[in-house]
Amino acid sequence: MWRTILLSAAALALAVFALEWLEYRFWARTIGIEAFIAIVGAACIALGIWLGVRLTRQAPPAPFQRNDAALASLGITPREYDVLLAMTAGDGNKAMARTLGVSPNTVKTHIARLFDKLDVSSRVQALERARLLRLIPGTGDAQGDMADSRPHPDG
Amino acid sequence: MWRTILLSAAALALAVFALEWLEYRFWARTIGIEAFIAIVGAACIALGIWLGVRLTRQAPPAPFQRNDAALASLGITPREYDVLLAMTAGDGNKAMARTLGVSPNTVKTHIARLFDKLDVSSRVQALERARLLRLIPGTGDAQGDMADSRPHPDG
DNA sequence: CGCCCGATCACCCATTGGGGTGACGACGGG
DNA sequence: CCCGTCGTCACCCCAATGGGTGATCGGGCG
Repeated sequence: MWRTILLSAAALALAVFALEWLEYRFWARTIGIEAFIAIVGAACIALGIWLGVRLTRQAPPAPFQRNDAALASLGITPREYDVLLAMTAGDGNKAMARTLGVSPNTVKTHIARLFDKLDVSSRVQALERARLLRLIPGTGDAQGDMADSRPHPDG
Repeated sequence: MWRTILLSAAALALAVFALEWLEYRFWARTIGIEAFIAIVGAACIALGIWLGVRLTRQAPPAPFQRNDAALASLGITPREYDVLLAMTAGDGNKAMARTLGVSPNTVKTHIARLFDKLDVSSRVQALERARLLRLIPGTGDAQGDMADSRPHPDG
């Protein structure tokens, strides 16, 4: 960001020297000093727009940053957080246990603790609350032709 | 958007006339023509940056618009959609039945049909897919001090 | 009119999920 | 050293869920 600003300053200085190179006096006499300044102004405005666009398009695709404060505030342990992430896949306890390399009973225990700490009583509620607290990323970014990939053969 | 561009053109024209008003000749003789042009260029760059920033920040607050195409493509009926929305609350079938004013068995049937049409096998997966297809709004917009509202009295 | 479809409800059944309790090894701080 | 915490696992219990089948009723359409 600041790099871009410094770049703009450098570009401005360059433009001043470019004036000499362009022999502005010649152009000023040929097309008039006002027109010359107007052209310079237009060029600078274009440069500014480019800079402005460049400066503002950085944050939008925020890659999601976890709310560690809430995580600590709720006393959610790292392992419980792993289970929470695994829960987002919508799989059953058995599948989660396999992916985490533990017993289904352990997964159940972690989920029970999560429910207690998140103050909920179902997986859906837990995920909703976790998303609300920015513990896990929100879904639904990629889209497109998927809607047509299953033209509903049944009723 | 185009309004802004037209505004910029008007601003440029105004600037040209402003040159006269500023008696650029006086300033040009006082501080040198290069410096004067540089100042004008800087002002124009600032204007351009402002324009660029203004041009690029408009869309973000998209209030979510339902993907009726996908809805129809999957053959999801209005009632089934109601059930889908009720499912987002994370309540059980009994509670959903109460809010929808039908029998729990009916809710079960609708959910089974939804699972079939969405090609999933659990509530979490159904909601994830529904969000992916923009059938229901994504959660997690409002946030703030909620993270501190439960300073984890337990372990 | 007869048919199909959406909506509603009922029933059965096996699996899963939620809730509770107990236990054990490891690790770190008082 | 002892205690608390974390991670792991086991067991029980019961309600909820997922899956399947069948039935009724009303409305739209050929």
